[in-house]
Amino acid sequence: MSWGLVDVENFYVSCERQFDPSLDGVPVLVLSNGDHCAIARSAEAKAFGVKMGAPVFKMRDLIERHGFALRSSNYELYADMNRRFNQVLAEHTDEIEVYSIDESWFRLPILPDGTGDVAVARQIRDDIKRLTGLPTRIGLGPTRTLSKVANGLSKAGEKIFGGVIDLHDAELRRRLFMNWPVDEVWGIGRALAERLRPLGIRTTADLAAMCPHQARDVGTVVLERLVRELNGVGCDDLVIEPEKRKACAVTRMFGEPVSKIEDLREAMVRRAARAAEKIREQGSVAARLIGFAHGNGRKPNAPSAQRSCRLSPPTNDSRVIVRWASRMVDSMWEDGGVYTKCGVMLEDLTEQGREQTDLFAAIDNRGADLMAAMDGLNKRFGRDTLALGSAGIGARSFDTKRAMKSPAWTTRLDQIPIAR
DNA sequence: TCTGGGGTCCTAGGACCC
DNA sequence: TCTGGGGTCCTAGGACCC
Repeated sequence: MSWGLVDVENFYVSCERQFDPSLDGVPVLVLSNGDHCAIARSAEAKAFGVKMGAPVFKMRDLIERHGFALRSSNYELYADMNRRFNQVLAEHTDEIEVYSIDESWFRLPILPDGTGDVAVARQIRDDIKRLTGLPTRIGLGPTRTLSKVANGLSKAGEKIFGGVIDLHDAELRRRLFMNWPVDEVWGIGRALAERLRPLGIRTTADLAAMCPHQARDVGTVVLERLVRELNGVGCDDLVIEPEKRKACAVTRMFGEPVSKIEDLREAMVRRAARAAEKIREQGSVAARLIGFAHGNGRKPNAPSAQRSCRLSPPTNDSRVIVRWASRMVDSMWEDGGVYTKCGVMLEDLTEQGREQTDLFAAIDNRGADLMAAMDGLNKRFGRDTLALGSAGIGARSFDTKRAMKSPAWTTRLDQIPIAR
């Protein structure tokens, strides 16, 4: 079987454009939580040199002068569009691994001549465009890594290759890899690229030519596998049924900086409650809670603290988790500190019912019905219909700002677009 | 004035065991 | 003056990804 990777061009921007034609042809940015940074850019915006993660406040002039359109991120919409394009993909193959919000791996049979099925890949691309409106690119190859590289190359050579590249041919790989920078390869970040440079490894061809054992010395077993994969030796399998998450984080910047302990506590409690809710969704309990709060790290003397504790027996009860998170606030708080962000992480997740018990404390399931009732109400009537008292009520100044969010066009009856 | 959020995997080193 | 050998488990931190 051949590996394939399909990814959507500028996914968030493309989603926004499906329902708002005024965004066509103008530079568009989709912003991070709190509307601080650009996390997706249209081709027009990239042409102006806007980098991934660029802070909005540094681009005010540019945005104004060239009529940029800005949108807050709308994950409800993006998740639904993700579901839609995977549904189209599923009409062509059963072997699909949903890898991220904008890309999926899949497998297709190899043709008798040993190449990937470019014709089917083109058909997938056309169908996704026709049925969801989303523009995609596809890479094919004998290994996961090669299909990923193929995908990256097809982005760069869109005009030549028509959005699909097949890297089964070793000669084609040799030619393309000579001019493909090593840091473009999936798995080579800044640190590894830095370590490879003194060894004279600058292109993907150089990396592919590396001895796997040396690769392990320079990096870890991950780099060794990467080198093998570049040479067509598969070191990875398709994961159709994803495992449950092993950790769950809820961390956010504040809309307005916080300088009162009650506010920090309330923010912390909200995040802790949300994290507990998230792990209940996947039927897990957590054995470890981490909480942190800090100010602007770019300023001297900004407060910064982190605490962790074990939850024994493991739990997903909001009341327990919130109580610990609140206790952490007391021990972290610095008088006079200005805080800009806080969050919690639940780790060591295990399936509820299979958790390690505590010799001295019985597992108390009395809260389970209560939590289920709470989740049920919030699911039916909207988030925060029912919340813990310590989480406070209503919107607060420190809540994340999302001033430019588009409607949930595809998932809320009261927000569907009207055509005339 | 202002710089996101949420994951995974791997390794080294410490603590502990017999 | 001299102090083994071989394990496991846990944690923190680094690196990477989207």
